[in-house]
Amino acid sequence: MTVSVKKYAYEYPRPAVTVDCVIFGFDKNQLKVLLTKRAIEPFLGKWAFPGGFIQEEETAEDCALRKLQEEAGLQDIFLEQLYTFSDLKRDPRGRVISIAYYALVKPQAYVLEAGVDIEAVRWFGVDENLDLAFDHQQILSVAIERLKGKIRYQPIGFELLPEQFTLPDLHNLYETVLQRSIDRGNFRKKILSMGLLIDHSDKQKDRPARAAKIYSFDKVKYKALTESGFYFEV
Amino acid sequence: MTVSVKKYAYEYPRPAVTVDCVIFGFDKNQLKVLLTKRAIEPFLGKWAFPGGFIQEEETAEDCALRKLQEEAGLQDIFLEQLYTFSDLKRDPRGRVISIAYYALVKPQAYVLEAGVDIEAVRWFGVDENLDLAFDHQQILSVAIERLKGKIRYQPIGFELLPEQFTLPDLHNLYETVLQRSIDRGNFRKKILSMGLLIDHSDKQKDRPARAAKIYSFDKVKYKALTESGFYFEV
DNA sequence: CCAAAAGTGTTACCGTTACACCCATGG
DNA sequence: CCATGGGTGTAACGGTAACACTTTTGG
Repeated sequence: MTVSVKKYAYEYPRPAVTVDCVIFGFDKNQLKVLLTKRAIEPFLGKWAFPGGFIQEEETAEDCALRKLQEEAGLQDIFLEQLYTFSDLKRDPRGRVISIAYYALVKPQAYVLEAGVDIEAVRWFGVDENLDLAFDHQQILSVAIERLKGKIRYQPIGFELLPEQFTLPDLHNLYETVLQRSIDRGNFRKKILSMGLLIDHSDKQKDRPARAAKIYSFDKVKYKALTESGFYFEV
Repeated sequence: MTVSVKKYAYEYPRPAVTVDCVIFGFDKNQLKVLLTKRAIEPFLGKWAFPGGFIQEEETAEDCALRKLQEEAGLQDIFLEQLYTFSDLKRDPRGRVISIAYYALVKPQAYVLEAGVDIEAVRWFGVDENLDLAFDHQQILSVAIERLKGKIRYQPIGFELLPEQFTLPDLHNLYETVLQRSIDRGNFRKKILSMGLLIDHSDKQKDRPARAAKIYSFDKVKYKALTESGFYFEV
């Protein structure tokens, strides 16, 4: 096979390039990660992140979006590039570079469908003893660190909760992700003082009188505040 | 040419993969970036970051280190992965993915040597009107944002100053990178209160009586503090 | 001699911390 | 009826911001 180029020839060895997606979810006070069971070699039968080879006419991000759709039936979710892994031995098939992304999904988006080359799709707690394919354990570690670092300075935690949530929900999420206890009262004050939550408790006519108030995150206001120098911090 | 694989065949189109290095320096109260003048097509004669195609037997980081050495004569400097760029039209030769790194160099390391395929190497102020090859202007923007974000939470500013420096030097650096004025007194207090600077003013026997005190950054102490939960912030 | 630079001191203010406390409910 | 969980209040503390001020030097 000869490489088809337009104007300038270059004959360098070309590594294969894949995209892998670390998909986080939050359920029952646990941080979860979505894994697919491989139906092909290598690592047949092992669990791995959704991902695959990048096509000629798509960007890495497009590829990630396509894989999310194809292998897990997910769309319209938070997605961000994580890191590019290029260790020589990370894939037994030879030289394969992986551009890793991480995604955050809300519980209602949990419509799981096993796709092509996939035997099954399942959520796992990140603390479970996972035995992942390739170097995916290392990728997972990097992704968790990124999430821990970013959740304090950007309102990405809301991407892991339903559209409407309670303050105890949010508090729980932060304690779980950051792996430390956070004072309830202070957390509440800090979050509310930002004025970024919309109160929906008036619509809860039939709610049991002692239930927690329901809020949603005000993306529009957040964008406006950001543009005028505000910056989120928990 | 047939692709040589070990055990499993996969015949996906393979993009070419390059590594590009955004190299920052600091001189005369200006943030600088190191560029090389291209001696080959495409973009012959234009300025671009040091970089090139990744080899079969090297990781992306190895490639970046090699390019720093080959094209700019630099070694033993701060280096970190920045982002991977994969826009379809970013290279006129066809599908080329670039794994970008950014590096920080101290002034004394400014030993510039033009390497292979390079016509010249020069420092430019990041505020100059640069007309860069490929999508390097976009890469530069991402790199500057990363630097601005990271310098406040990790002691990477010291990587841009000589081993020994004064507090006004450091203050200047922060004001320049962050593009805003910072109160002298408060900055000084905050930095000194961390206890991470080693005072070398006793060795300045012949210094003019009114010169600024000379310090160096205590990497050992920083590492120890970090491991016990401390975290740097300016 | 005066402007500029290095370094120090002072104060008001504000956000965080670490609590204690209230209230309503449901088992 | 009381343990539980949602929600509120408060006082001490510590760091930050915004200054003023001193000293020394170099032009």
